[in-house]
Amino acid sequence: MDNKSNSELARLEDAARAAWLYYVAKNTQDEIAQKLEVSRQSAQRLVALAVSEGLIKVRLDHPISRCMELAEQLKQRFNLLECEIVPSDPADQSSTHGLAQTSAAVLERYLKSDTPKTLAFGTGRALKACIDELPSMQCPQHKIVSLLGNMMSDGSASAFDIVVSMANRVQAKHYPMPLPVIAHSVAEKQLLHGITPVKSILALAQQADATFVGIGQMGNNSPLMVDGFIDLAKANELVSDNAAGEIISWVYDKQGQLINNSINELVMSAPLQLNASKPVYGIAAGQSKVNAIYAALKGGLINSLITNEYTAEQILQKIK
Amino acid sequence: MDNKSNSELARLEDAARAAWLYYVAKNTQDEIAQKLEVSRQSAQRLVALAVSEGLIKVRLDHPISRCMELAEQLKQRFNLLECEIVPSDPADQSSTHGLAQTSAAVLERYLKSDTPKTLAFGTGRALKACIDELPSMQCPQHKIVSLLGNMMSDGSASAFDIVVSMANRVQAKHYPMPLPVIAHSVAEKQLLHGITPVKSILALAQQADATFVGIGQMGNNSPLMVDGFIDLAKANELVSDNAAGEIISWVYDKQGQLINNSINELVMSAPLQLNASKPVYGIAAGQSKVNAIYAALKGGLINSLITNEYTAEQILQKIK
DNA sequence: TCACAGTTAGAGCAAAAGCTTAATTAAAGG
DNA sequence: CCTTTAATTAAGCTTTTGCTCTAACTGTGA
Repeated sequence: MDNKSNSELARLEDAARAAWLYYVAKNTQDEIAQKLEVSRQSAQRLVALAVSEGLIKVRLDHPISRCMELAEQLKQRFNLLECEIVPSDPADQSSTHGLAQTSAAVLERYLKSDTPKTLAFGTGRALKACIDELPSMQCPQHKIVSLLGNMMSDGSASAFDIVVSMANRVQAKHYPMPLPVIAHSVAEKQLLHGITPVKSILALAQQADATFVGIGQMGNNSPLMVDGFIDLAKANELVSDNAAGEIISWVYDKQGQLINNSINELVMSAPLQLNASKPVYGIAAGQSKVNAIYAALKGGLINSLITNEYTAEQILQKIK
Repeated sequence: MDNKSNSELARLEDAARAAWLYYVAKNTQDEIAQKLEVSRQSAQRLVALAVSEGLIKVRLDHPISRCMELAEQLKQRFNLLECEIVPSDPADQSSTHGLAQTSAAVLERYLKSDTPKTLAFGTGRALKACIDELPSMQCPQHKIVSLLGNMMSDGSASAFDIVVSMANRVQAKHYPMPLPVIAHSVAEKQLLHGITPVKSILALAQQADATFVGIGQMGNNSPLMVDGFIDLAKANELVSDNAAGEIISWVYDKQGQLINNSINELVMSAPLQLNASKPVYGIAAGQSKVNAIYAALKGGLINSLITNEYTAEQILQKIK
């Protein structure tokens, strides 16, 4: 296995000494050079050798470290632009504690910008919690646009009107979409999409500098159904269609491919299309969301993710 | 226990992030500053904070690391000038493998000096092995002086004549002590110590720039007896006197205090007195030497130590 | 013995890190 | 609401580090 010569081993020994003096005893390379009686450059080379040989290992004793590792892995694996992992509560790994705060912090970064930004939003509890964490701000330079309708099929407003409440909080120009989430017919959908203000909203959404969406799971606890956008029959239909999840009401399968079914046919939401350089954040966490998030990542429906440690681990386990 | 405020925890979180980016992801502080959206000096402070809070831990995956740790502990505990710990062979922890090479390396450091040095030597197998590892050198500027007699009680030369063989190897001026190790009477001792050349040797020994001595254990494998300087009766007498060890034939107890007995009364060796800035190296390793080394350290009979990992661990365990 | 290939050490330089001071900004408290 | 205090930032400097280029050295084979 290790076929190192004697001199190589002696060199590694010196490297270990140098690395020890450098990292543990906090000597400078000059001091190491003196103590080991070599030139400063040699000391530097020894330290570098120790590092490259994997002799020294740095460990971060803080919950955050695991998170950043997970974020890095997810970024790599799914070619993400951004990824934020919130530490999970070890007592309740599925809780979304902290997710809102972190998402809000990300969001705030955009809002603090002086250059005008267009930010597009989906709906959902996660996003609602996120904007509730936002501080009051004055940012009239930005535009906040909705990606989907905010009306129930009976004409009432959606319980999670992200865009309006957010715009109130940050004093930004906003563009809600006064449409039903799901049209009653293809004809109605085409008609409504043909209205000029709707067209401009959809155009604005497409060129958003950043997009924030929730990710909905399927099954009997699907937000789509829980929030009354579809009925139980439709929900069951989706399950039998092998739907894995939903983003701004676009339903997709295990591979993250949009499904050809009645819902996707009638959905009024802006099309899900990714611009390579503009982040589309999926915000979601919890055991029930794992499959939906995983599929969305696989299909490239989102290119940035905010989730928690536990969920990130579950997603990464699916790959192996 | 930890009464950190919320903002302090958030700060530590940032510190952890910064440290992660710095140490794990190998970002520069500038990059970290950008990513965390703070100034470079804040990023610097965060990294420093993480370090000072003990968030980041560096581990050295090499046998040497343990050695340097042990050396550091021994230095601290016994206020040593120097301490070298040689890795132990895990298969044979008591073997003195490597001890000679390391000691020789230390010795060589003095010999390589251009400024004339006076080096004083005891006797023993460890020292003999050490000088056998020395390369041939030309260093006529140095003086090599013996700390104790090299004659057996029958007048024959000691088996371990360190000074002469060493001087041969490095071409240095040398001062052997042509005296018995132990005098037959106090009168003989005083007589011999009164001879002018002996006086000058003893004076030279006292001002040595570095001293190297072996450490002998007591009991039935005591070098003092094995090498024929004392007989079994004397050896047993020493044990009943609670002798713990012997350095250049000065016998001391568990506390490293010289014992008032017939041997110390008759010993011809140079007095054991430490100069605060001149190192006196004890060179010894192995299970049988642990007590003797420990006592010598406690009593301050030596102020520098060369031993191996196993022995160092045993010594440190005695403290706890 | 000498020349040659391959490696290794040393000089110098540019980048990064660490530190200090002054000025600005945010936060806490009256 | 204002004042005081603490923290943050920017600027500039020194030290430390990383890297590259050249010289020297080692060992090999003719």
